[in-house]
Amino acid sequence: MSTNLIIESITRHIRLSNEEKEHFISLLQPKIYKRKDFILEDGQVCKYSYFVTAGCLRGFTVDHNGFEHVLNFAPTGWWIADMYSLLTQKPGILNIEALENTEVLLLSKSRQEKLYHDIPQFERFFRIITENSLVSYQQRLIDNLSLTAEERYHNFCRRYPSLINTLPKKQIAAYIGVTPEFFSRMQRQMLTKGKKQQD
Amino acid sequence: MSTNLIIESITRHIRLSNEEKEHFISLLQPKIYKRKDFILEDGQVCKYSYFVTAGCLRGFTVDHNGFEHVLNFAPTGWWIADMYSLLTQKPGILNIEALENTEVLLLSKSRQEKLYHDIPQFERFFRIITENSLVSYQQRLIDNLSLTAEERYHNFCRRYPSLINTLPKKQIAAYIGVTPEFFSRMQRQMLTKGKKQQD
DNA sequence: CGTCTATTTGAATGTACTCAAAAGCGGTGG
DNA sequence: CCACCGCTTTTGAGTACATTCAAATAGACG
Repeated sequence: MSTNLIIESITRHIRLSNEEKEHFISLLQPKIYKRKDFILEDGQVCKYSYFVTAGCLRGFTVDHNGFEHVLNFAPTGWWIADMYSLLTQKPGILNIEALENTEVLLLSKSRQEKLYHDIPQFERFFRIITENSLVSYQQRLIDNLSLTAEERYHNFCRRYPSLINTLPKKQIAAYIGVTPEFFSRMQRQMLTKGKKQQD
Repeated sequence: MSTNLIIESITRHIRLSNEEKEHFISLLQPKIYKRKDFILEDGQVCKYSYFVTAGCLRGFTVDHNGFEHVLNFAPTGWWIADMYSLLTQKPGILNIEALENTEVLLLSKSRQEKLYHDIPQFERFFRIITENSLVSYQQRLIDNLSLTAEERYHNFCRRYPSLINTLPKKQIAAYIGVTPEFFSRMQRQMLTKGKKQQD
């Protein structure tokens, strides 16, 4: 069953009866995207929270020079959405794209709200994961203000260990905030610096 | 009564009876800090959420070169805490300092949890403000990856209009992520560019 | 195989930084 | 009230990290 993962990740934070689990599952819609499919585009209103059960998505923006900046990756077991758009129901600035063939579970905003009403424990669950998410964006912001590109790369590796060798380097560069050219030179330097670990 | 502001800011999001309001108020401890006092220091465990009723605080980190980076300001009507430390109850990396004489209301972690239990509406309230906070840190991260220092300064002005003329420029520089020297040159340039607004 | 994209390399450039020093500003005590 | 002190802000000159643009190479996919 493809819903094991999501249930497991929820019950790490809150306790649910079997009926509650089933009710929750009944609100989800499974969906499959192919590599390079767009789950959400810049300017659209985000109507779902997405939970990745297999594959990988990325959330990114495009700046006024046409450069992409990666806000987050969502490998298996992660949630993703354009939070701004989802909360306000206004057009967002985030693009969400499949980096490979990816299976997701969709939870619509209206069903999520219904869920808060039906099973108040979910209010707590989403509060907790939002809190954790907040902390990591705060930390990433501090890192972008304090650390060198190389140190930010190491943080990327700690955060997304499964992606280090699967992701195009261009995407990693767009996440840590450097150009692909600079990222390439940086990696060469890291090798010659005696640190022969490829993370 | 110094609690009008906090009640008003809460009831913008959730509905409370008078008894609930009073119960909530009873959990708060007022406290006064003087300019330059530290509310929280790097390495301590954060035990409270702080709501500013007058004055202004700032949350900042110090990097391994001794440079300060401002995560957030908390003028009147804003909450502040070291979320990482508050959630995990481990030593944090944030310093919180009073930029002027400041009055705050303290809500201890244990009382906050009790509050979730006593008045589940507060679970919702803190979920909502955490969501909003998340969105703005995401946006700020994107801005740091996409925008010039000048554009980031304009965003600072939109976010903290009340602080533009009261805050030492050094603090603004540490928020937008440039050196005080560069910020000074930047402002001179902005004037000569014909944009004579001082925001 | 050929095409398209990703990655690497090179050379020149620029934005923001470092270090040093001067100028401004505010508060405190004599 | 003025003088001094400490801190902030500005200015100058040299520097470095990361970028831009261009081109070559390598990989992936149909």
